[in-house]
Amino acid sequence: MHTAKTQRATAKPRKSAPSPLQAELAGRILKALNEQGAGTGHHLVEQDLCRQFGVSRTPIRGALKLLADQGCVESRANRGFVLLKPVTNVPDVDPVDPQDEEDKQLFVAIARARNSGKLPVEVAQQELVRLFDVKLTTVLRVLRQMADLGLVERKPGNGWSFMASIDSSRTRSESYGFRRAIEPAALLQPDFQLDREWAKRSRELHLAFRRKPWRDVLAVKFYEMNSEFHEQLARCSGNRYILSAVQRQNQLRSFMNYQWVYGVERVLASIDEHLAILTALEAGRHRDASVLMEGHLLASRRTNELLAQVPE
Amino acid sequence: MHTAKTQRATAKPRKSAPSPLQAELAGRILKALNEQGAGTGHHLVEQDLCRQFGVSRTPIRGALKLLADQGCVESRANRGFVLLKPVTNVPDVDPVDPQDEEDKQLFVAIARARNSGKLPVEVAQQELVRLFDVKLTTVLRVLRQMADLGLVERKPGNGWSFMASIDSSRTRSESYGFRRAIEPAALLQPDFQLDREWAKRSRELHLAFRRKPWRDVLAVKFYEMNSEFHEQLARCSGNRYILSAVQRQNQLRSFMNYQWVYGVERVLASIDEHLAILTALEAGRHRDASVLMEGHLLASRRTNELLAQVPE
DNA sequence: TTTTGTATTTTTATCCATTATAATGCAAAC
DNA sequence: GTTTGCATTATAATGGATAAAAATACAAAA
Repeated sequence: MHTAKTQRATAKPRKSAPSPLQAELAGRILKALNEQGAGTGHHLVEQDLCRQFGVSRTPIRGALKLLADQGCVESRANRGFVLLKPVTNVPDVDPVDPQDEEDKQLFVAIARARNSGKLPVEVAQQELVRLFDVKLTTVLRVLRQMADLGLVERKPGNGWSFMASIDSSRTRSESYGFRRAIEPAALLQPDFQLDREWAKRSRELHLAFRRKPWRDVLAVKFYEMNSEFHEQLARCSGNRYILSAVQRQNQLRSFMNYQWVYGVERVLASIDEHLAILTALEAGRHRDASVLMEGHLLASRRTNELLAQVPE
Repeated sequence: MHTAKTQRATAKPRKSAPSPLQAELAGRILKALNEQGAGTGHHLVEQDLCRQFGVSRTPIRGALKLLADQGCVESRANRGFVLLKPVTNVPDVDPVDPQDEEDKQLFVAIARARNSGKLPVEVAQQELVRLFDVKLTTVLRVLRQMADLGLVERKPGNGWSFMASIDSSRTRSESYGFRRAIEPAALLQPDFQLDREWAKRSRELHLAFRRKPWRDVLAVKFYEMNSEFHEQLARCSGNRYILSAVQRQNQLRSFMNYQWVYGVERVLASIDEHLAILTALEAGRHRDASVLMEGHLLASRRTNELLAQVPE
């Protein structure tokens, strides 16, 4: 794999690597510049960016320096940074926190090992450090996440024990049962407030997706659009507990996505169901939307169960 | 405060203080002895206790030594421990983990300080260490809990920021909105399985409670019975996500209980509602039980809102 | 006066050594 | 053979030093 690209300008080697926060900010700055349509020569005032992102000047300067290294902006002595050329294509894959990546890998590795029987039901955290050759803190973070998702439990004394079969149809069915209780209710919360801007964008995104010829590589994109859809609706509910419950479920699905694959037909049907829900909400028919949501979840569950019976 | 009692037998000072796990085990052993009606001279076999509680012999021995110090059991050379007299009154307040206690105190202290405006919306964890004179790890644990309950959020960069008003009617109303979605659904889960033994005990406990003349000191007891009731029903649902959501809500209420106080009438009504739910479930009328649960939550919410309008 | 560049302080993350605790192995007592 | 007592080993929690990063202060440039 040729990853030489990551360090674009070998001429200007950075003394200190940017922190994850700085990398994230660089991405967000680009996105903001793109959205506001900033042109060549646009002056990036540090203080403004600080306010915008709620951080101090230090990480902002780090982000700007990073963008300078990438050739997006230019530093002028005592006059700060200016935009070299309008931002056209915001990098689609926002820079992921390397730590998140490591966590996810370990999570999946542990889940796999457990499902295939390579790991016993009970295991010491120390054992995981040895088996997967990672730092203890990483193991602890991941175990906490798994515990949070109901996949594993701390034993009294030492060690952790896995719940009966991490990736069982049981886990899936409980997940659906839970979502079926929550997500239709989200749309009926008294403080529910549809973000109409978002709804419009989401509708377009769904339509665009529907037009594309289906390719397997789109699966990940579809998964992301799907999660985002459900999460945003939960956010509109104005109920933080509903939101965090939905986020948790999304996280569970994300960690297990190597198993949650759908067929084309279901994807298209899913898109239509999403669109119908949006339409109902835009018309203020929350009760209808809620019923549609329940139907949508039931349909998804059914497909998932069918697929689970014929594992690849 | 005379806390001399804590070390009953000054004649036999323990070399090493028992660990939290050992203290907990001591309590559970007593409870088990009580339930199985073990008589004087009952031989406590270490290996059996290990299996029963899922730990190794070391903490079990620590627990037994602790019980020996308290005069409950006696150690006989090379023959282990025997029960001195049948366990009659299991200490009602099971030994609480001192760490939990510390966490709870800090939690409440922070919530109070924030509600009274003594703490700003944004604060560094280090600042909390100074203000409340506790260890950093404690602060981090508590902040994690608060974040889990949607009361606080980590800022990008440094510091944490409180959500708008920790103990607002808003938090309460979101909590009820969430429970209303989940708890009635719990009773309709396909794998719902009523624990009939528990149901019987719970009914008796409720009835006993109903007969007692109301005193304010019973408030805590009522709160505990109430949480236990809702949590156990969630457990019977067979859905781990419902269970953990209900547990989370109970935790939120527990941390805020200095505000969630009820009047006598509501307590009695609540008991009756609980009993009606039990009756429906025992008769297999889950649909009815679910409707009753929804009514119960609505009634509780209403009372709570009324009380909130007239803060003491 | 606003903004940048730089230095300084404060906060947060990470690592490593130490200690506390739990798990295990084995011989002796029953 | 089963159970205990004790010693040993393994695991997990704790605390303190260090490094990384962010927040802040202030002088100089625009």
